[in-house]
Amino acid sequence: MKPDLDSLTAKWAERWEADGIYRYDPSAPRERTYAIDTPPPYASGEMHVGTIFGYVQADIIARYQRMRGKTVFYPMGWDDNGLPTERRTQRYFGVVCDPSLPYDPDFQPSMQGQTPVSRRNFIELCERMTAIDERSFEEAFRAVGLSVDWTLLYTTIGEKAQAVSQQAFLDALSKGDAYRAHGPTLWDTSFRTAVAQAELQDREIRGAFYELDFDGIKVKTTRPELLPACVALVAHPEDERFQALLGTGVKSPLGDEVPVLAHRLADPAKGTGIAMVCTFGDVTDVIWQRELDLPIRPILGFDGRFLADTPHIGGLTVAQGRARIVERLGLTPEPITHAVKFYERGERPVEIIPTEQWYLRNGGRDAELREELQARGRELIWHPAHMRVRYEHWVNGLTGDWLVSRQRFFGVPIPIWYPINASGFIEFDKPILPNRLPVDPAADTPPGFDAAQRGRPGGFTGETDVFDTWATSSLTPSIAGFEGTMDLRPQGPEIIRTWLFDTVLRSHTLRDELPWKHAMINGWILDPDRKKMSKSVGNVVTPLGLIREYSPDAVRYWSAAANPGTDTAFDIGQMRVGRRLAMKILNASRFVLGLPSTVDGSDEALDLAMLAALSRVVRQATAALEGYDYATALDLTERFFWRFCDDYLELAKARAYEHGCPPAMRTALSTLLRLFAPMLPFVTEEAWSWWQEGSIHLAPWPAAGNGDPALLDPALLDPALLGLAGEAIGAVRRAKAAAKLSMKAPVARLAVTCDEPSWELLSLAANDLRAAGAIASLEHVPGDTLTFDVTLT
RNA sequence: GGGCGGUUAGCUCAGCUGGUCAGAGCGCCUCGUUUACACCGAGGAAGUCGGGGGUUCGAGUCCCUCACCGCCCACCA
Repeated sequence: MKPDLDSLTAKWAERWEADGIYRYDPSAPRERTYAIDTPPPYASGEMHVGTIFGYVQADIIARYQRMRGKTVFYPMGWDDNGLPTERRTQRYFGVVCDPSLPYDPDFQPSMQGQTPVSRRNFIELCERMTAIDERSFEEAFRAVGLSVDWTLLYTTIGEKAQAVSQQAFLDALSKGDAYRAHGPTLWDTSFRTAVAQAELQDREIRGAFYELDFDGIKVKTTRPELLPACVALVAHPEDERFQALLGTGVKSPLGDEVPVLAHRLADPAKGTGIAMVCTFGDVTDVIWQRELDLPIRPILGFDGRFLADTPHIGGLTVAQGRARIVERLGLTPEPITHAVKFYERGERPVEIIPTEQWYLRNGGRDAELREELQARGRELIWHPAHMRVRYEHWVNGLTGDWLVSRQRFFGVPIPIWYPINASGFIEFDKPILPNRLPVDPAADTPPGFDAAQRGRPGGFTGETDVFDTWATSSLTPSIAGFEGTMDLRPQGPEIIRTWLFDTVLRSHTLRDELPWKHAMINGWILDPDRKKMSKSVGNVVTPLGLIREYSPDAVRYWSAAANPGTDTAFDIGQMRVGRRLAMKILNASRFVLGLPSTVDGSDEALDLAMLAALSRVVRQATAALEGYDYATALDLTERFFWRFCDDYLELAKARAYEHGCPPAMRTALSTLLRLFAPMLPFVTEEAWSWWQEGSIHLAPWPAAGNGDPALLDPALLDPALLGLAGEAIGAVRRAKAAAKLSMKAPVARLAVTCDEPSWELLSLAANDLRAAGAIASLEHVPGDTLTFDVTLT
């Protein structure tokens, strides 16, 4: 029988699931538990290879810890709540949510167009959508051998997540960490929802400067359409050019009287040195409005159109309004390219619109909390360590509290109702809290009321906003169901400011503890040509395609070769190498196990030297894994494994055929398989199953003192013998290759020049060496420099 | 504008606290069907360690500086 890599995958994935070998044991004490806060991916569309990359790295740690005797809390979750799901649902089913419509229990999507549906219908379609996507993600994760305990599966839109999220919000509310406020809000006009600072990204777009004339004062702006919202001009207090104007008023080009004021943030070097303040054009306007106590003149509506009563441009879009103002004032565009803030999933720049929203305190306006969070960041152990600075910069750069309310549908509802007083006014400052969770205030009735009182004087109204998706996913430890500080958070670098920071924040404010001890940040996947991953590599670049073509162990090998934080090129070549290694492991195992195991098979010096060298590898690889340095562990193991095959097995082969397999050879095989097991779980399990009971993934990690007596004493014998004998056989091979002879060609004489101790050492393996090299005569030439002189016949 | 990481053989990358660190694999070339392995084995060629300064007896390894690549952050009138 020939080992067949491709039939292993399904076989072992099914067996592991059936045997439940990755089940978490909740009865184990904390010190024998290792808990991982797995990133719940957005299971939307086709999985990216980068996703597999990061998850495999976490899985290596999980498998290592399991072999160290820990029960591993290793859940999977699907982060399905939120805007991406809504967008996919709209496109896939051809619908759009209209909350004013009644629920239609028999609704069938037409799969095209934009059919308006009720909120409840829309949510049901979102749930159907996520179910489809999540199946394909689970298939890919199983195929690549993630050792998650699938019984712990959760979703961020699920009942448990909703209850946890709502409870955390209510706790924050009672502590004063959550509050409702009216103020300038970052707003995406296409999705018509508020967004948070963490969801912004800069994009370079083409725009233009326009020069406006305020009573002869030239002011440059990229947004002339906001002129009707202009409430002041601002110059730097020490800018001599505008000293005389400060405190006076000027007329805007539209005829409004605005004051000229001083503020330190006005930069004399920008534009003409004096800026117009509009409510609101950008974040600086917000600061100026607040700090200079300026009036707010809102002109832009939620839909991105100017309010009907806005002079000159009422009802127009931003772009139309700009064109109208430019035309009316006869402005000349001066084209520029500039960075503008976008909602990361949006298509138009964010606007700033005054609204009522819910906030969570995050240290953005509270130096004390900020310092506490910095302390948490220092307490956390980062892999690699330099990733901590991203966290620190983010915390220091926070400009306001965390806006958590979203005017969307497929999210966790904010669990609040408001009473309506006898005059019909909503009393926002007297929220009604739920007495059970989860609730949907838009559909459920609050305690003490009946459904008929909804929207009536003396009755109630339900909050219709939902939470920002991070407000829920920042609670993954609790949603997954783990109490206390976990061990590891593996994740990508791009979500340190969101997921990692938010989780630290919630854990700190709600439970006064760090959510996990370690954070392992994976690197980026780069295209072979250093660009973003693209189609250039072909359609094989789906994880399942790669797994099928190269085997899961091969894909894992590629992932395992990059340590945390290290960017990695997408490299088919590495997967080929991984596949070859997997194959070699099977073949070497088959060879060792196929040797006769006669009674007189006993260890000789070479065998013990090999074991001594392996013992050192075990220690080094273990130390590396303890430091989350799995790539080094793999490298050490792989390096030794090739020496084991090329030198040791070749040297010991003839003797083993004749006298049987030396015990050390089997010990080494057992050890090597276990060292490889976290990275290459399929082939190691296959080879293990040929001669061992139980799963290798539950076998003890090789280390002195846990089952490998031969490894107890690393000084059993000088490991140098393996190196010496390896060099000797190498010299013989070189000579044969140079003479273009077969490796089987006989050697008349091998003369070894070396000192006396080396010769004594080498002599211990003389028989093996003669047999492996077909050497007739082995001789010693005294000397200090090790050289080999090969005489071929 | 600030910060973080990177720049080592054609390619992908190791090289920790300075002195066997100039390495591995892929690719390439040559040879070889040896009773584990042709989804193979053996051997070989190949680099002034991004540029320039400096510290040191000695620097890919420390310091300064410049360039380029990637990323993060920024109050981008």
